[in-house]
Amino acid sequence: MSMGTNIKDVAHRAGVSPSTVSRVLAHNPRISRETSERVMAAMKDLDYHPNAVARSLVKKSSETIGILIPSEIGQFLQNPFFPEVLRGIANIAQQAGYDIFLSTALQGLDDGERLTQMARSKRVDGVILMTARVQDPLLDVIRENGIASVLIGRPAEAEGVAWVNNDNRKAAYDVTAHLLSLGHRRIGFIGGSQELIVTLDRLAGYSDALQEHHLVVDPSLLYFGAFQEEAGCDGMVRLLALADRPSAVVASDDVLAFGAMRAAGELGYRIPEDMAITGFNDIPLAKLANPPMTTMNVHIYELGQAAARLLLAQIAHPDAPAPNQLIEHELVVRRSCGAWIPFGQEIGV
Amino acid sequence: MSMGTNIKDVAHRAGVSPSTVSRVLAHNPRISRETSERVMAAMKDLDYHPNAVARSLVKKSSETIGILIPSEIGQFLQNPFFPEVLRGIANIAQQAGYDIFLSTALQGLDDGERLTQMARSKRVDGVILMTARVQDPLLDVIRENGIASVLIGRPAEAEGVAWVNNDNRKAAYDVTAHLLSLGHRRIGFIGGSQELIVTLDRLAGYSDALQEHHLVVDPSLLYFGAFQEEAGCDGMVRLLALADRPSAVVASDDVLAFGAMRAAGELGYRIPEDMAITGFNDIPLAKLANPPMTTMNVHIYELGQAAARLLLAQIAHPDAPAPNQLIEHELVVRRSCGAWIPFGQEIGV
DNA sequence: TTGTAAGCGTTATCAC
DNA sequence: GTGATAACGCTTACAA
Repeated sequence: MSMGTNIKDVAHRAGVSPSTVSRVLAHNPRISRETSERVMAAMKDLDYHPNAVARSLVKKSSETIGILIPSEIGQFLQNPFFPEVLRGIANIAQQAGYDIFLSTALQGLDDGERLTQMARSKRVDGVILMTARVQDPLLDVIRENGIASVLIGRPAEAEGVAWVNNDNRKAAYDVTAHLLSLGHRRIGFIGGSQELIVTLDRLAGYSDALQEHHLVVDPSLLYFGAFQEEAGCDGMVRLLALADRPSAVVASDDVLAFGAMRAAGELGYRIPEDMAITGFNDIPLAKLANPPMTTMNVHIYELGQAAARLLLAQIAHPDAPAPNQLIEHELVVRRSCGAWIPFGQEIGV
Repeated sequence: MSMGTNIKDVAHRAGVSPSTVSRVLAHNPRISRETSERVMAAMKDLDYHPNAVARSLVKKSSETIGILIPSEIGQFLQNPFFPEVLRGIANIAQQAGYDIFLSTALQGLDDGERLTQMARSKRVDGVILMTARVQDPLLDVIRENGIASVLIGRPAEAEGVAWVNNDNRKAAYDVTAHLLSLGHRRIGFIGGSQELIVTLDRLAGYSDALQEHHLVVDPSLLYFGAFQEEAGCDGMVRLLALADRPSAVVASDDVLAFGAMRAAGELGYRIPEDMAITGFNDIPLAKLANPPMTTMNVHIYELGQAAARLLLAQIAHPDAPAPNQLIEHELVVRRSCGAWIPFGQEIGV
């Protein structure tokens, strides 16, 4: 049983000093081939595994990327957005030899406190943040503490913080413009919380497109809720109850769009004939919905990759100016918006 | 700027010794109310945050649960199974004040090495493993090193290792029996890798049901691949090419079932009229498929919760006998199997 | 090329 | 109640 073997034991068995073992571990070139082999043999004999905690303590770095999940973890993990960003992050992390740390503990603390804890506790070298709020206090926490970090989503004022994002305004403009081009004139909007910048940006894009067609934004056509199916349902029910109901709805998330589709279906409306619906994200489900959903592919995986890359860059050069990056978007036209597309010829599938 | 504040700085400012500060941090009852307040004030003044790494070094515990994701991380994260177990794990971890660590680094190393690294490096107090293979070398690693750990899935020989699982044999029996009860007599089976115990268990259940009906298992009706949509496709294509093709297929994973459905659809077969299909897991997508998919709900979230609970128990009592737990399953009958169900009255929705 | 020794920031064991 | 002091397991000047 070799549970408690440490660098001293190895040193002793190989007949060298601990520092030599450490150097072998670090592939220090000026260790003689022979000693190196003897040390490696000793490590194997004793089934030695270096203690990463002790190492981070002295190196002041843990080779670990932290991910700050919004406080309602359960809710957040239910959105298919998450595994996909995570996949992108994991891909880059893996290449760089970094692990991933999810802060789930510390319930009750606000996100700012959780962020500080994570970074200051030295368990992670940097943090990826998953939501950008209007007037986000996290931004100050980042700046004041000089925490290496990248936001997924545009911060309200970007000064000094790194971020990756889509051009959400343009993307929402594109979706809305597509619906307008199909002849729709009364178009509803179902979005997430108005606290979130992504919601405001997409609303702005929707509004841009309407204005370009000399249409006014009718507040009764707007609905905001959580990023959950129920909110999509509720929104659609509200919109359908209007005396002058819309003929199409832009949802700012596929999950919302699904809720909306379900509500419309259950109330007896056909999609897209009676109600056209579009989503955002192009989650795997979107393609398989009935009817298949028109949605904006925002390349979540790439978003995750980019976030991880920028974070690693920040960690490597803490004093470089905070970088940022826009990820392409791409409208995927399927049937839920009423544009008939021959099977197998969908755009962007 | 208070980036490098440590316990000594706080002690100095509060006019006490580091040990006192440490005691305040630990809510040690025999610190006087007055000193305690002075120390807390100093901590606030200096914006002090304890260094978790240093703490784990001495406490030999990190209050962190490790998750060992199979080597092909990207692939694995694409299966909707993952976020759902993770959600369950995170839920329990959060309640217990534990964080979560995903080992993504160390590519190139085999899983055994990754497991040892994670546990021995002391960055986690215990590990949840995500796949149980036949003759899994990880089991020996666990036993030899006394690593607190829980397998999700039944190990081939469970001696000394904790696990949570479904009764996969019974579950597969139930699905297959349902198809038999609908009159199907030639039933195919599409499974994941035969290296995985879950595959063998489900195959056994399928086989049980056939034998109960005095049917023989025809090897040409069996197909095994990866847990990816393509494998489901390939399997279905193979089965459809048979001179004596099946009228129904049991897939051992919803993702496989989706691939199978897609292939059948593209080749011009109607589901369920020409081909009945059932899946496993009841991922969110299943309900929304076209037609909605009959599948075995294995309560993934509860699986994750149970795994986390057992792991925490192991961490707390390392010498207690390794516990295990079976999670209920529940057949969700929808349309893909051909049992007609009035809309809104599906079983188990 | 290798060894010695001083940290890294905590907690734990003694004292007082 | 509180303070020295010695770990925890590793890295890294600085010596040799």
